[in-house]
Parts: sequence; structure tokens; C-alpha cells
Amino acid sequence: MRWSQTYIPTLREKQSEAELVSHQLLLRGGYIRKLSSGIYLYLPLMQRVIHKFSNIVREEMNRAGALEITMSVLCPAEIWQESGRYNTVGKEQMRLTDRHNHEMVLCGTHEETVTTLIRGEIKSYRQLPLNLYQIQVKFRDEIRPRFGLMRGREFIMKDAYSFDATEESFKESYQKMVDAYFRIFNRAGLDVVKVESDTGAMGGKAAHEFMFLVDTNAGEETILICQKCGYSANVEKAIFRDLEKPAAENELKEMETVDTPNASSIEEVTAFLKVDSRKLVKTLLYIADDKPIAALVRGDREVNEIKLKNSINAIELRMATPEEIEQHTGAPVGFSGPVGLKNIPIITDSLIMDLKNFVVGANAFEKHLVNVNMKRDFQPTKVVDITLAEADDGCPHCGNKLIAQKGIEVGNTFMLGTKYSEALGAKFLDDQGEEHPIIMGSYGIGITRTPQAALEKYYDEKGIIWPKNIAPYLVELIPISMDNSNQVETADKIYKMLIEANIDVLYDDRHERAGVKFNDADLVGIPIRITIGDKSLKQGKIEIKARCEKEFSLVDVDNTLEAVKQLTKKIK
RNA sequence: CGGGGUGUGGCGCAGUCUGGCAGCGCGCUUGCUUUGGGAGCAAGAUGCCGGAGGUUCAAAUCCUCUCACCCCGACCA
Repeated sequence: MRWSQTYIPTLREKQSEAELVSHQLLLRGGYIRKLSSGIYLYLPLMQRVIHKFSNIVREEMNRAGALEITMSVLCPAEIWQESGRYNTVGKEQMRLTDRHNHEMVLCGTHEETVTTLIRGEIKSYRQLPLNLYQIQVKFRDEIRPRFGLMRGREFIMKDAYSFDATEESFKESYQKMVDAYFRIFNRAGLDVVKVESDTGAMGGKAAHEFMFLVDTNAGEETILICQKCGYSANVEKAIFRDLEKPAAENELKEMETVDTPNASSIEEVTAFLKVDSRKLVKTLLYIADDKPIAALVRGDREVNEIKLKNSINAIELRMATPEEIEQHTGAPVGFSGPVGLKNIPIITDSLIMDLKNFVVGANAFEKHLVNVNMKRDFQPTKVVDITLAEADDGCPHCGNKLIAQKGIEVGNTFMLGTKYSEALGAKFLDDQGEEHPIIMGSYGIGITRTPQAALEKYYDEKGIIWPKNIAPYLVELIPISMDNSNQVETADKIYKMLIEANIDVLYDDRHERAGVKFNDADLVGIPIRITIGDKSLKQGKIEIKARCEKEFSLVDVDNTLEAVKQLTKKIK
């Protein structure tokens, strides 16, 4: 492609709307433009990147035996009502009515649609297993779109759905997808880690996320990794072994009320009472589906709200306001405690089981209770793990210390079980003639998000450095001067040579000064640059350089193709 | 939804406090010169100052309402 024939509106100056480097680079490099909050237009270069990446995805999905289909973005609301998700997805689902006043939704995911398709088609175990996928637009009316393509309201996703008759068969299907995912991200030049994750609104039994590890603040998720045994999980999900157990005590002391003037925070109370924060129990009031609950965690720990939410099967969970705290406990913030709480479920973290003679708020202003003991002084409604795991906690499997890393979720896999097949009636007959719901899995990859995520890592102060397999073009051809017939003839010749070899070339044929072309080339980030200038052309040579390297090499004009092939092999 | 902020030419911004010809840099157009890392000179074009209403002789500027966008939080396939 000739630069003069395509549309690459690069921008010299920083764009104020973009915070992240990757977002900034896509705007400045002429890859995307914003139409409205969270809605982006893909310009020619971005379109090519999307094609490159989705082709990798398509090839690997096909190789894994999945079948490509396309399902409509628009979908009748009934099937979402049938699955029960209509009431739980929340406001991010775009809803509208058609001219017949029929309720419709724009899909953010397609479990309902694909299950509806399948229930009409699959009747026998002989038709299973089956895996259907599509690469298509999704809509989600995000509360707060941000970070460009990373969290948009409209985006492209590859979503696959597996259908199996037995658990064993499902495990194979799931593993095939996991293997395909590693191949896909590998080919795209991204190192990813697979982590355990919460199932969230998808429901189902278990889930994994594929995380691209980054150092920047774009890492929207924290993951915990054990470098010894390989355990890895999203913090939302991570469990751990407590390496900080306080000293054991046998004797149960008598509970007492003590004054704690000006001491409401954990730090203040521990300092005032001169006790270890691990001997304090924090009582936090939440409102779960409009009802108050108390969550108890050890003083040195934080609540994992996802674990808490899951432990009580709540749909909505939020912290209580200071007014609500006062209303339910009779004391201001900072003095809540489980003793004497009436009609409020007390969800107690399992770490507290090990504690004796601990300190809690007394539900009275500037007062705490010391030497409190579970069962004797209050009854926990439920004892369950609700503590947020942190770096340096012990790995749940081997006890080694966990390390924390930031990651961007680029793919996910869900073990859905029979949640959707039961709700929507997708059943088959087994070889005994018995009817069963189909076992399902669902597998997503962010097609537009992934390339941007890659840019959080692959860039320098000059611009983008695309991994070769998702770059819009492999080679950028730059004649220094378009007024020099020698250079132009050589460039034309090389352009033709590369095209015939099926290599994607961007030929910068603009009548611009060299500096402009070089700067644009660095910004746009094509992996290989070929420069044709008088200096080297005098010796019958051109200059070839990888975007990721500083040095260029001189190559005979006739050897250009070979040099491109060699360099391609060398780079990521 | 709560908190904070910004809307002025295609992009980045000044001007708003203290009302008085709508500006700067980049980009764009034309011409001449230049030509290996974002050229120089000259001449141009481009504004409903986000929108509506109000105050005033006079509003980008003051007041009221409204819309959009950005940041922090809640949310997240």
C-alpha cells in the first residue's frame, strides 16, 4: 500500500483524552478515532491489525475443531428473561424496543442466543461434542468507559461455546480451548498467564482468565502467583495460607468494656491498647440486596468483597453509609462489633477461628470490647473465607510466598456447567435413552482490546513497536526523496518485489522530508524499515532496520527480499 | 449515581478572575527556496468561544439552566 493512497492521520501532539500510553499511541498513530464516550472508529491501520489478530484467532479456533458462525447482535429480551440473567446483568445491557414494541437487547455475550440455537438442533449424544464460535461486535453500556479500546462500550470479541455430553468430554473440550489460547497469544507475541478467576455475572462452576502481564497502571487486575508450584489467581478469587498466625492462647479471659478515646481506626486502637493488629477483629457493615450484614475480618486484613458477595449469594453488595452504620449498630463508624448485634447476619472470616481473647468495637462511642471470644460472646452466622489475599501470603498449595503482578485480561474461559442448558432447556438423550442437560463452556478473547494491551509493553519514546504478527504491515519502505528518480525507481522495484513475495508493505511515497517520514514510521511502528537514500544507493545498497533495534544494515538492492526474511525471523 | 475538572478553527492551548476588534503553536492551501530525523520565507483559508435563556450600551468573559467529554470511586463479558 502506498501511503499517499491510504489514510493514516498521524498526530504530532499529545491527545488530551488519553491517559494510557497505548491509547495515546493508537490515537497519534492514526489507528483510531473516538466517536463518543467508549465508542471508537477503526481507521485503515487498525482495521488491518484487527484482521491480523482475528485471523490468528480464527486459524487456531479452527485447528481446535471449533466452527465459525455469526449470531445477531440484536436479540429478543425473552431468552434473557428465560435464562434469568435479564434481572442480574444490570444496566450495562443495552435495551431497546422495536417498532412493534417488542423488547430487544444488544448482546454483550451470547450464551442465551447460542443455547437457544442448540436446543432446537441437538437431541442426541451422537451430535456432541460441539464447539461454535464467532468474531463479532459486542455492546456493553459500561458505567465508565475508559482507556480507549481497553474498556469501550462497543468492542469486538471472539466468543466460543462448547457443548458436551459428559464431564470427561467437557474437560477435553476445555483443555483444547486453553491450549488454543496459549497458541493464539504466543503467535500474537504476547506472553500470558492463565489464572483462576471469579465467575462473576457469567455464573457457572469455575473460570480462568488469560492475563497479559504489564508494569504500567493499565494493569486493571492484580494477580497472585506462586513461583514455586505455579498456582496463580486473580486477587478476586485467590485463596491463601496464613503465614502470620498470632500466638496461640488457651485460656479464655473475661470480656471487658474499655474506653478508647480518639481511637476508632485499627492503627489507633492497636496503638492505644498496645495490642497486635492481628488480635483485633474488624467489623464492617455492608448492605447486601438492601439488607444489612456484618463482615468480620482480622484487624490486619482487608475484606474481599467478591468472596463476601458469593458467600451469601447476593446480587448487589455495597458498604453501608455512616448513617446506616449508626442506625444498625447504634454507634458511629469505628466502633462496630459483633457482640449484641441484633437481626444482622454475622459473616465471619475463617482466620478468626484461630483467635482467642480478641478486641472488637463495642457498638458504643469510643468504647471497645477486649477478650472477646467467638461462640461464648457472639454467634457467627457463617464462617467462611472472605479475606483479600495479598502478596507475601502463603500459596494455598505449597505455602511458598505469593507474589503480586498487574495484568490485563485478554481472554477468559468459563466452565458453565448446565446453568444455561437447564434454564433454556438444551437437552440430549444419552446412549441409555436418558435425558440430560448439555454441559457447556464459554470462551472469550478481546479482539480489539488485545492489540491495545500489547502496546502497553511494545513501545518506546518514539512510538509503537508492533510484534510482527499483528502489525498492520511488516515492512515500511521509505525513499528519502521522492524527487530523486534513482531512489524512486529502486523503491518501486523493491515494492513490487515484496508484494510479489506476499509481504505486506507500506510504501511512504509522500513528498515529505526525511525527518517527517522517519518520525511517522517510528510512531506507526511497522516492524521493519527499509530506507532508500543516496548515501547507500551509491554503493547499490539499501538500509534495513528493525523497529525494535537501533542499528541498520546495508544490503544489496537485489538481496532485499532475503534480508527481509532473515530479519523477520529474528524479531518478535 | 457520588466527588473533581474541561468545553475557544482539524489538533494542542492562551484569553474568563477585572466585560470593550477572538488570539498563539501545530496542521491545512498557494508560491519560491530547501531536502538523511518533525525546514525557511511570503501570502492565505478555516470560529454559532458546547447549547438555551438572562444581565448590560457591550458577553468567550458575569448569572441561571442544560448538554457533552475527561479524571477518581462504585461496576466489569
